[in-house]
Amino acid sequence: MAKQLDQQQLKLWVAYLGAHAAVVRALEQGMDQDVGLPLTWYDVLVQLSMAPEGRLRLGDLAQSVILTRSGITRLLDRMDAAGLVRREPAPGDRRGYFAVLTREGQEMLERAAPGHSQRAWDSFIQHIKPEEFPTLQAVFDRVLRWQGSQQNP
Amino acid sequence: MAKQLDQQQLKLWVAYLGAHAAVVRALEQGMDQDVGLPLTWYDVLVQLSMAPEGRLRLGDLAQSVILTRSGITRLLDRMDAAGLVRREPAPGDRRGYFAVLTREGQEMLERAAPGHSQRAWDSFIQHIKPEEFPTLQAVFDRVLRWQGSQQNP
DNA sequence: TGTCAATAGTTGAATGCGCGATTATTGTGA
DNA sequence: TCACAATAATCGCGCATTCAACTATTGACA
Repeated sequence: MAKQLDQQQLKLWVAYLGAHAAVVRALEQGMDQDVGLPLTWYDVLVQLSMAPEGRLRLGDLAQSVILTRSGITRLLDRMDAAGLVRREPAPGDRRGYFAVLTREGQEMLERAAPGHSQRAWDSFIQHIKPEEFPTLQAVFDRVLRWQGSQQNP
Repeated sequence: MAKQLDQQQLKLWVAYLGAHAAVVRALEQGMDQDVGLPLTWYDVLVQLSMAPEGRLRLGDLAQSVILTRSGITRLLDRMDAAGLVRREPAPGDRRGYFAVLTREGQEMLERAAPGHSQRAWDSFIQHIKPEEFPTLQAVFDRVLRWQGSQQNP
């Protein structure tokens, strides 16, 4: 049960954390310099544009960008004030709202997306050889599946 | 030059970010429930214990835990108040300080480490097959090497 | 050796987030 | 159908972090 990490494992662990930190840092900086957008905002734009009917309940949106409900409330306040999203009352449930992209939000997304893809490529994807893709995908999938199964019972 | 991500790449990208978020969340929660320590504090303890002579200049420490100088200043204030670290004037440079573990800090580290290793194993390492290690290590190394080369002049 | 840019660390102001309590609404079991 | 638990979102508060400005000290060079 008690599992100590050996040298090889520890080394991989450190490289994994370091690589992620470096990648995210690069993405944040780039996004900011490119279109002056925080990465969190971009994530929201992406999630909304990918969602069925282009809208998400606030709670679902919070989950998909890894924020709490209170976090998403205030994030949307700011993005609303900036004109990128708006809240729509949810038909049939007067407690809740959908978040929806405004025209401006879509345009911002289109402006930001190419640079972001490019940076994702530069900072991470390009360093993976074609034959390495399946291995990585398999590992991350296993990690995610396990995490999902560990959730709240 | 302009590189759009294809389906396979995008899928891997999303899985990569998701897996990391899940892993870190698990580590944070576990550390908090286990010994009531924020992960940042644990990182500081580890870095100090691994450093040559068990001490680090504040600037170097900041770099190794990915914080700004001002961030490390206040973090050390808190950890000092909690009795886990202390500042020592740097001999030969009256501008600077070393951060050093106190006895209490070492004990806290020893108390926290086993659980942390266990959680790192549970949440990430155990999902990697022996034959997959070299691939992952190679990819992360390439990512890190490239990031390093992209640094400021 | 005197001046001035560079460096180490701290501080004030502002930002973004989480936690817990709160309000409004919906669902449920007796 | 009535009471009450569950759910959606917001709000007050506090914490941790960054940025920019500041102080103290060091190092470089004319």
